Amino acid sequence: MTTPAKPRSHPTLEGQLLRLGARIRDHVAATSAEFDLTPQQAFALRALNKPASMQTLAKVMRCDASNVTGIVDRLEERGYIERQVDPQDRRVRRLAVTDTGRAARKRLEARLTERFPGTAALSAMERERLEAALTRLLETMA
Amino acid sequence: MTTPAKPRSHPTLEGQLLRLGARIRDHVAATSAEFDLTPQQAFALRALNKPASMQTLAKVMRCDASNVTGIVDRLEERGYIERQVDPQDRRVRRLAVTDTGRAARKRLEARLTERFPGTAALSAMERERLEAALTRLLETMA
DNA sequence: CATCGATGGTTGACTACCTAAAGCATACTA
DNA sequence: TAGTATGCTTTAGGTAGTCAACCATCGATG
Repeated sequence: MTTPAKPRSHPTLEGQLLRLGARIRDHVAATSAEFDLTPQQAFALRALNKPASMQTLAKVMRCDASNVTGIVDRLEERGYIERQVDPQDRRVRRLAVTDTGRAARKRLEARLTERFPGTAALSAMERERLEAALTRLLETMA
Repeated sequence: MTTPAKPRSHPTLEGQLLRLGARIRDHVAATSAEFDLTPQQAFALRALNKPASMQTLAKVMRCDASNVTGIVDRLEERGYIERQVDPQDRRVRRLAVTDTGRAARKRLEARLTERFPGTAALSAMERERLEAALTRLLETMA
């Protein structure tokens, strides 16, 4: 075949961000797989840092509530989280991470940050600058 | 319900990058949807900037070749790309973007960059700094 | 040139996820 | 008490992910 066709790394800022996004996606997928989790399951487990309802979790995950049902089902089957009925409003399921879930969550979090590709190779100065720039960007993205 | 539980935006650099990744994912998904494309289809269309074989495309998309078959099928059904047999090696399918595909690809690319969330609000200086920092990061991630 | 191993691509089976629509239970309000 | 809204689940239909098996073609070797 001819030459490989990369997703066209434009020299533009946005092009870089899109490439970065793909890399991050890969990192998250690979790390989740280490824990036998899908990226969505990992995301949900991370998001349940504090207990939340299905609705809330759906909002955080930016997907439909009906979708969350299945993801939560699988996490529950593995014993990572529990569905509890909210006494205040019995329609609501309060999602709480179990002890095993908490342990997995912690290791997952560590893996995600410690093994993040590239960042370890940065100098203190470079990290600082990147962090500042990202803080600003995330601000404007809000 | 109690307070929403965000994916815990650690103040760490890696935490920021993970949050950014989620935002980028959303942007890509939303933009692809505007074109009635799934994110993967959009990714493939963008990647076919230059013609490529199934194998090559699979590598770029970091997924199995069997997976690419379906994605290419759907893009072909829409008339965005074409499968051509490579005369040098008749096992190989050369994937080429059609004229309509090229047009869609161009508009997609424009949408992805022009409407990238947040970047428009940055000052020239901020853009420059972010770009420099990202260039460095992408380098180390290689 | 006949065969054989390697390579490119597709297919099939299975799972996860995503949406939209319908359904069920519970809450709130008139 | 009736009526409406809300939280969650279910169903149906489609896309995408893996893995294993398969077919066609290539390239090398006897």
